[in-house]
Amino acid sequence: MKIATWNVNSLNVRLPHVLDWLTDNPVEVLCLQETKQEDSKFPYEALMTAGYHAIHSGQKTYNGVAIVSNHEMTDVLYGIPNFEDEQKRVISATIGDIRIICVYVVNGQAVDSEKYDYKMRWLDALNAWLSEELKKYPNLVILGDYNIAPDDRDCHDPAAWEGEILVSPRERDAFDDLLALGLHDSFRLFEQDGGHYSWWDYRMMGFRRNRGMRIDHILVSDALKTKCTGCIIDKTPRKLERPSDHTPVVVSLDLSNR
DNA sequence: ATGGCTTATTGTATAAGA
Repeated sequence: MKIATWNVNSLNVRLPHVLDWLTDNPVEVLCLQETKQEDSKFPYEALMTAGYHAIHSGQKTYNGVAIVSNHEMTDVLYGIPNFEDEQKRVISATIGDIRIICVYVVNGQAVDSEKYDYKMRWLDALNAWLSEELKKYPNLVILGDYNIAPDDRDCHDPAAWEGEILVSPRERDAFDDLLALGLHDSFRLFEQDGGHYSWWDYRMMGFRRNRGMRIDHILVSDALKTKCTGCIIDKTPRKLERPSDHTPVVVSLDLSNR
């Protein structure tokens, strides 16, 4: 089973890339972030024609998350329970016996900003909720745009970025606190080197110079860790005309022999 | 180099992303 995540930076603009990518990469599950559209604008029909079900939680201009799958989805949940949040950043569903949680973590803008405080409160709420979800759903995958580069290997220029948003110690601690719940960064199960990124700035020829960050992650629960057979970052769509600034991350699970 | 791109907006300059 292949499960992917992709921050598309407007699904309205990127739908052709998404459909083409699904044709080339027929994954069972694709989680999307930053759809930037209301549910009424979401391309359910185009995805249906391509053979995919979809669930979406969106809003105009900002945020918006979706799960696309060729399997039926059940027990759909929107947002983080008991956490008041007008921003559409979380959607969850069960596919087979796997619980999928698609997240678009707050960016935070700058470490001394109110948005950073919101990011930290948001991550606390996510952590508290997840600790309960993991008891309910041993087979759990939480994936999306975390807006955190877990360590210096995940940043093209750690010296220049020291203390900045995406790499600040409090953000990295919050990421480690998620792992401490019994989750694993699937990419790091297979690759220890730096220089592998999932986002590159549109400016300054960031992609061509590989000036990027690894901020999109697929975390798997203890029970699924042993089922992981690979995790790759697919840079292909970042080379297209008018790309998203993020590119897909794909995990492979071997769910036979269970 | 405190900018540089890209997206969206009851737009035509501004906000936000990361």
